[in-house]
Amino acid sequence: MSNDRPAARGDLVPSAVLGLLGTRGPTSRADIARTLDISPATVTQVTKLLISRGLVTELDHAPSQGGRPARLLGLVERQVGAIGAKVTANHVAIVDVGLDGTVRSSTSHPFNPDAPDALDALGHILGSAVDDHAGTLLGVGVGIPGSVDSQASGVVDAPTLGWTDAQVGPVLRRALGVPVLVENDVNTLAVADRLYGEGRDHSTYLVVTIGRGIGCGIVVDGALYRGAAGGAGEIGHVPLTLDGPLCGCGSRGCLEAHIGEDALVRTALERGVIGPRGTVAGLRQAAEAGDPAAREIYREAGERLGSALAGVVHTIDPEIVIILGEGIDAWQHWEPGFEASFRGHLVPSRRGLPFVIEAWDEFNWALGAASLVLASPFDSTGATGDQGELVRARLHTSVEATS
Amino acid sequence: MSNDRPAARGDLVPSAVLGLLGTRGPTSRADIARTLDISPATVTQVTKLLISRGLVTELDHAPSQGGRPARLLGLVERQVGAIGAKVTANHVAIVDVGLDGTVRSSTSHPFNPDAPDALDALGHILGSAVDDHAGTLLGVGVGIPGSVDSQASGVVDAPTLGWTDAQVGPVLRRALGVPVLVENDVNTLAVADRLYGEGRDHSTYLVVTIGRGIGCGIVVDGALYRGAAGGAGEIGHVPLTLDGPLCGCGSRGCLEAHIGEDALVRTALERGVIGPRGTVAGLRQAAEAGDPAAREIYREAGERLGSALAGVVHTIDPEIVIILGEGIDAWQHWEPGFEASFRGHLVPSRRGLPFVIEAWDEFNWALGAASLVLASPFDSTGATGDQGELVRARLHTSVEATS
DNA sequence: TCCCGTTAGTTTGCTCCTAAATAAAGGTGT
DNA sequence: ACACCTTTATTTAGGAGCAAACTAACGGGA
Repeated sequence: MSNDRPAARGDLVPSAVLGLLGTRGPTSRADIARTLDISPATVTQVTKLLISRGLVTELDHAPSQGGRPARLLGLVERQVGAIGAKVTANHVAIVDVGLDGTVRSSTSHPFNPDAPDALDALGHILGSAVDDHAGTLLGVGVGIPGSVDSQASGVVDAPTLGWTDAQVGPVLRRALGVPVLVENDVNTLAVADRLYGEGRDHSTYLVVTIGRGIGCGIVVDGALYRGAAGGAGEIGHVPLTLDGPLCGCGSRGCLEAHIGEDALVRTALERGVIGPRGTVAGLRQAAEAGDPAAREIYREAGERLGSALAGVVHTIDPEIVIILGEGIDAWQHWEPGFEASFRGHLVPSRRGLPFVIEAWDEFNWALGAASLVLASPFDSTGATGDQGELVRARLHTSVEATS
Repeated sequence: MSNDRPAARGDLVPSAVLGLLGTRGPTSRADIARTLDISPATVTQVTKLLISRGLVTELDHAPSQGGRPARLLGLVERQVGAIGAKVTANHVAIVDVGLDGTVRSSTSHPFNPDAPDALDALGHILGSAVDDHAGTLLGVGVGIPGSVDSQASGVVDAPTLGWTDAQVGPVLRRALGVPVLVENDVNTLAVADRLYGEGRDHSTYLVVTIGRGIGCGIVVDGALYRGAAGGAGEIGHVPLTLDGPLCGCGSRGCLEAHIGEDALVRTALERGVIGPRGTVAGLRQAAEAGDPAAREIYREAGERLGSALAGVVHTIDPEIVIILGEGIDAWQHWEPGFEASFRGHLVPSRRGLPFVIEAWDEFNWALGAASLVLASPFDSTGATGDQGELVRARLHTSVEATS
């Protein structure tokens, strides 16, 4: 039980203002007040402080909106950024991004999570990225395909990597000496969408990924929803059938066991669409070439996804559903099955629920992880814990030194 | 987008303290601070104010816990309470409860929601309950089997009552002249559980009802989760099968269409367990008497419920699941199918998730509705809106007059 | 032209709550 | 007995943000 009061925030408002200017570009005081939902008086005070500290400057006047024209405020240009990494079963993708989310560099590194010293190896890979970073580094975000106890602690259970109770956060913090935030990979995408995607215009939404697994990030009132133990949104293991195919989790009939990549490949093999060494790429090519059996596999998968997502929508009641992931490039084949099933299984009042398909490439995962760090100034829920505090502190002091 | 700041709170803390003392009984200052997550200093100040106003008194010392013994604080006894009502398709159940949740009276009234003046009739029924109330009435809570736009506004869509866009809140407020909070009936149970049930010890949980329909209330971090449009937790319409029985909502294969009361009765009829005019009570008697076909119907229903709840658990990640409702008296027949299916469809790390079955009688629904009002002093999320403010104001001033 | 409505930003005086230091009142080990 | 710990409660000083009232700067209509 905890009747959450506002709780001790350090100087969250200044950080949020800096973060906003960093991600949205020049903004007027009035706009800041509206966007962050704080009073104009507070904005005046905070910006006065930030200007006196040399972090922020007044820019041009914006054209009048019918009244006094706004004076835009902008961040004093500095080299401030974050590093994001996505860990997979065979490699680590890393991006270096600026405050506004622009990717400055992206690299990919082979990685073996089964090795006994896997975490140290990960520390080395990230260490060189940290060394390569020019300017002030706010922190490192790490996306993991598994469940994470909390972003700030960073202890991980990831069956697909073979990790149980892996001390990702502690080890990396010791190795890197900068704030490290660890989160489930799908959740990082949800956070990224809030900063740069559809989430800017919606406060309660689902981010659904299709690919090897099926995942779901849940954002409620602008904040990531993690559940009691950080395991919310595990929709890959929602049961679709009482006795279906065996899933990697040990249960039967999980969504993932029906429409995950492995399941699609298995079905395609059974139906002779691809050969014994065929892959999901082969299945997609067959569908692209017009093979009806291949298309039927995707249609069925879309149908199943639609029905499962309808269930999730009934549970969560979001404003919008965002679908992306490495499997998205075959979406045109999913869609015929999906839309009818999704809408058909929704109650009438929610049948018009919008969903959007977002473009995708490998490094979206890593960018998502980086946005964990970039979003931490907005963190009003305390999800980022002490590491978030550290990021805020670095955002502040980064420029005091050089002023 | 709204990066929710604490936002304008009236004097929320004094109200929360009063509410806490009302629902939990005598409590020490230190305990109040811990429970409400506010600083001891604030508690000292607030209690000083409340004592000077004659609302609160110091009571005995509690036995020492190894340090200075706590001095308990208690509410000055007054006649303060709330009225709760549950609206069904053929009657309205009403209870009158005290601050501590004790039921002072309970009545049941015939009601026809299809009548053109149904809302006025409801106003009259509740009006006499309000008139009968002795002492200060904090407000009226109304539980409705349908979706409610917001507690404070109280506009209702309730298919089972035949109501669309029904102005329940506005009409009742005009008729009664006291604060009126309207909420989905299952959600009221979730709120009640937070005050008086399992929810005192858990901050994130599901309250699942079985009966005519299947419902789910979601409490996250101690606050009711309503979703973007107040429709969260509609698990009755989670699709179980792609092409199953037709549901009242127009879709096929909904959970409710499989295991709602009507579905159980239909299945029992099909299998010859009950006659053409048989009811769910008849089915239960048959199961009680040992009829294997009747027991199989319940077992299958339990199996389906278990698999659907496993899906919801994977989505929400609660600490505990609470099951109750008018169908609960047959639970012993659900259980064999339920537990195996529920646990069997959970991922290993969550397989030990606790669930509890709570006892049930008709007036639990109405008590739940009343606790909407009693819980509003705790409302830090603003879910109760202006009506919650009014309740708080009444809680304060109720005693100023008599002091 | 001059006044009004509108939007932007600032100043002032608060309220609420907190952290930190301190006091109060009991235990416990030697 | 004494020192020391723990838990409870209060005091003090002050931070953070707000509402309300103000100034500032523009457009437009009569």
